[in-house]
Amino acid sequence: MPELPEVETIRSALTLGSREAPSILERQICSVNLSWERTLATPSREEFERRIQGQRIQGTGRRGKYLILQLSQDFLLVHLRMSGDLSVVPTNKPPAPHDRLLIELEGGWRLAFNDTRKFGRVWLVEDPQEVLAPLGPEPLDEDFTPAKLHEKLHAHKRQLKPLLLDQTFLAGLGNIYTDEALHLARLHPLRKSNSLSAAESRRLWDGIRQVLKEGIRRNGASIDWVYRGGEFQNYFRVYGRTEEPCPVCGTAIARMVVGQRGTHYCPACQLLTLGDEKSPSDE
DNA sequence: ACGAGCGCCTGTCGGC
DNA sequence: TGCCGACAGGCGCTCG
Repeated sequence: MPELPEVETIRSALTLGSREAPSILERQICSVNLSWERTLATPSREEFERRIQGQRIQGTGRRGKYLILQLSQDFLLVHLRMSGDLSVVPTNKPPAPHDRLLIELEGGWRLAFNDTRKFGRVWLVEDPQEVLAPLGPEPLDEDFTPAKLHEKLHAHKRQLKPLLLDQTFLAGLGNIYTDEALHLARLHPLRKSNSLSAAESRRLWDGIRQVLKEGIRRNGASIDWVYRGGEFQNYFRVYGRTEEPCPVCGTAIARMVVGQRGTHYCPACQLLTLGDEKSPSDE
C-alpha cells in the first residue's frame, strides 16, 4: 500500500498511537522474529538480532516512500513496496498469515511488518544516507519549486510517466499519484519531459503537490485487503477508472501500458500533440 | 540516456 | 467447477 501519502499515514499512526494501540515512541525493543529471510536487506540476521535488541525507538520520519525509525544507536528503514504494512498489536495476539518481521516492544506490544507479496525490505543502518542517498527531491519540501522541477524535466528527454515514477528524479510518487498528478496538470503520460513549457511544468508541480496533499489529508488510499481507514480511493479522478467519464470533460478515461505499468488518462484533457500547450484555462 | 522486458511473490478476478 | 491468463500501490537488473 505504499506511496508517499500512505507511508506518511502509517508513520503518523505509529507516532501518535490510536484507539487500538499506543505510540511506539520511547519503547524499547526486546527481541525480533524474522520469518522471511529476504525481508531483511541488511545486515545479516544474526547481526540484526543482536544489534537491534535493547535499542529504544526515539523518533519517526519519512523520506519518499521510506519509513524511518530512529533508534538509540541505529536507524531502521522500512520500504513497504507493493503489499507491506506496519501496525502495532498486542504481544499475546497470534501472528497474522503474512507477518514477515515481528518486533517485540516493552509493555506488551509488538510492531508487526506484514507483507503478502514479500517485496518489502528493512534495513538497519548507522547512517540512513547509505540507503536514501540516491533519492530525488522531496516533493512537499519548500525548496522543491516550479523552477526546480522545470529545470530537472529539461535535464532529461524521457516520457513523463516513467520519469515521475523514477525515485531518483523525485521521491514518493507511485502509479496512482502519478496518473492523478498528470491528469490534474492536463499532461499526456508520454509527453517528453524536455518539451514542457514553463507554464506546463508549473501545472505539473501544482498537480503533484495537490494530489499528495489530498492523499495525506484523506489518510491515503485503501485498496483490496489492506485497509488503513484511508479514503482517497473514493476520490480518484482517473486511476482505475477506465471507461468511466472524465470528471472534467466527460470523455471516457483510457488505459495504456507505459513501462509495464497500467496508465490511466483522459484522451481529451491530456493531449499528446502540441495542442494543449496553450489551452484557454492555462495561466 | 532511454525504454522494454523480466524477475521477485501472492492473491484476486474475469473469461472460457 | 476448474483452469489460465491478466493484473496489482515497487523496484533492480539486463539488454539493445
